[in-house]
Amino acid sequence: MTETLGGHVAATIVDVAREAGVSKTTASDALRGHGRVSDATRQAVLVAARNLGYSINRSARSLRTQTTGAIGLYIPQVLVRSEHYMSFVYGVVNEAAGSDYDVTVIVAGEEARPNYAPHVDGLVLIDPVEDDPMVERLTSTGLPVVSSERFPSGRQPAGVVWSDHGRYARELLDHLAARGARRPALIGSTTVSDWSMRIQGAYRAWCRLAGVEPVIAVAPFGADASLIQREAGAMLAGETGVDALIGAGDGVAAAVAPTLTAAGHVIGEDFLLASCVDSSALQVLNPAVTAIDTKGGEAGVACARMLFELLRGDADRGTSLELPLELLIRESTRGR
Amino acid sequence: MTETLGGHVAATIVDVAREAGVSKTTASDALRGHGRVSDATRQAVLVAARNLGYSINRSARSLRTQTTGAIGLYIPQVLVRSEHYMSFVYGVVNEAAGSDYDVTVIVAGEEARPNYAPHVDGLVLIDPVEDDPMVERLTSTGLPVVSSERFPSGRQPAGVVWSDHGRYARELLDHLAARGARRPALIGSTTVSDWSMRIQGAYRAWCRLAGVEPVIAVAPFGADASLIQREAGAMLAGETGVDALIGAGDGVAAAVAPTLTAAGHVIGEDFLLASCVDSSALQVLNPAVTAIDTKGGEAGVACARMLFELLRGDADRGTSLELPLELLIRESTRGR
DNA sequence: CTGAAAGCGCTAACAT
DNA sequence: ATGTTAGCGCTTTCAG
Repeated sequence: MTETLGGHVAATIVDVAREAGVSKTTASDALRGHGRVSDATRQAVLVAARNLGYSINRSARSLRTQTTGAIGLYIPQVLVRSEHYMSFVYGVVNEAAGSDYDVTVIVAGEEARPNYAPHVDGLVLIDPVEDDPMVERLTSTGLPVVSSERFPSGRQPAGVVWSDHGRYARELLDHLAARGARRPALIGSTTVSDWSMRIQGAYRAWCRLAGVEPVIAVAPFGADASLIQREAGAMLAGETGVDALIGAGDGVAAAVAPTLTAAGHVIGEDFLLASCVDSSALQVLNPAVTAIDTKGGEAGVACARMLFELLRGDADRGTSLELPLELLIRESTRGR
Repeated sequence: MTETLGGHVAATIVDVAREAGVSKTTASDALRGHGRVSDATRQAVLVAARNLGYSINRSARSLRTQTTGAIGLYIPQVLVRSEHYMSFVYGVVNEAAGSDYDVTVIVAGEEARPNYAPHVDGLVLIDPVEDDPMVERLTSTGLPVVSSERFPSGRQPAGVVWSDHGRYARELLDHLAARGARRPALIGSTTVSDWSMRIQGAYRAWCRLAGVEPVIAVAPFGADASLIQREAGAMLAGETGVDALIGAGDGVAAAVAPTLTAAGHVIGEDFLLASCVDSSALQVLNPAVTAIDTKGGEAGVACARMLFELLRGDADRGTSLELPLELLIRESTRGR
């Protein structure tokens, strides 16, 4: 029995064993549901544990088994403003709770710690970015890694949950064309992630096929509205005939909408507007903005689940899973 | 030396001690900067550790010291969509990294786990809500708790970081009145948190002083836009003379703006609109919406810092800290 | 089916 | 200023 900060004492497995009249080995086996013990003794142990309010000392288990009971979730700082990622975090944490794992959040600043090694059994990386030193550090720990979206470098982590963003970008462009747009522009992300690269690639390819000159501006993911507005303004001033705009990041469409209106456009009629990432703000804009639902929560769940399969040995290294997305058509691309 | 998943071996403190030609106690003391050891030996140990790529086995330390090196951060699920909380998470994690602590995220679903006891040294609770069973569970662990915002029940956790939301709501109402509003309405939150209670309290008190009848509707924090629109519509249909609206939650203003415009109002002129929580969406709405900056990141930093002070014994139980906010005036309350 | 004993890596108490 | 020893609570041999 050990004193806790609460002043009461925490029962150890020895206490449970004594209460149940068995050895601590048997108590341990019973608690973990090993087949070794008879049903009768297992029940006795379980009852004893409940009576004593026993809960396992994870440090002791960790030391013995060389596991931690936690997974790490790396979130690049740039993502603070995106609902996609907040939902992703929830997905991961919920799924982990179901498997009795804790989730430790890792953010970029931690690279400052000299030789920081996260105290976890595996890692989930969100949207790994080329040349992120923290991604480098984390992948070189040797821990199994599952990433949401592929590595732009093409490197293969133990598991990948990815979506075909290029395909949905094409679908969105086709939709714009069907609604009358002749010359869609793109405001991409400066971030070199698989996501941003594929969207830009799909956009250029679509333009080539459609025989139109691509019009691209870029802004950092999560950039201030004022910066986005400046980039968009410069882009539109330098081109003629642009009649639709796709924003890659989820803040772009909201940021440029007032600029477009101020320029005399009627969004959804003479000018179409859409986003490659949905957010609740886009639903309530007037007009509501067409967007690709990137399913943050589902992606988080899928990543965590895959990591647990890898940890249990139920999945092989190199596994990958495609998560389908959905194009949500709203008024901003109604057309005339 | 222990095999890691990476295939290479991890050095233990014994390896470091052997390499440096000292006992493992001395190695341990040197590594932790205890005054026991001479400068010369400390250097030798540090060099040995670096050479071997030593990093401490936290499970072993945990077992020995009865500490975990992690703090828990409880996030009620209802908050997914709010930037305030995402920033808060960042604040906590960054501050924790600086003190070499990990952050374990706890979400509501975990109460399903039979007798879940988080494996942490202390807890940060975001906006504790009356009757949340998880808050109950967590506060009864006996671990030191710091909450962002006070408990609505009046209970005193070990530490509190709070803001005077009532005062800023009053300031906002005075501002609306100065800009010509005669009858401001409130769309509050159904959540029984200190934050929502104080805003509603301040609103009612202000109305009493101003001699106007309060007009209140409520919606759950983070509710769908459609629900908010319905509530707002019903409220405005049932009252006459309402010429301003304050939304408590950060999604309210964006949700009702189109409804108001559709009803023939010109926001910022004949009808003023404001929010008690800022978000980037409100900045880019047209017109931009006046809001109270709730300083999520700073609150997170302050909570984590206070928790570490409590853990070190540098602060007393019952400490509290007021975090000042800021009213950001934008075009939606320009007035005629 | 169950028990006894060893030991994971670390730090604290007690030596010197 | 440093070393020796014990032991945190658990799981895993190895013996019955």
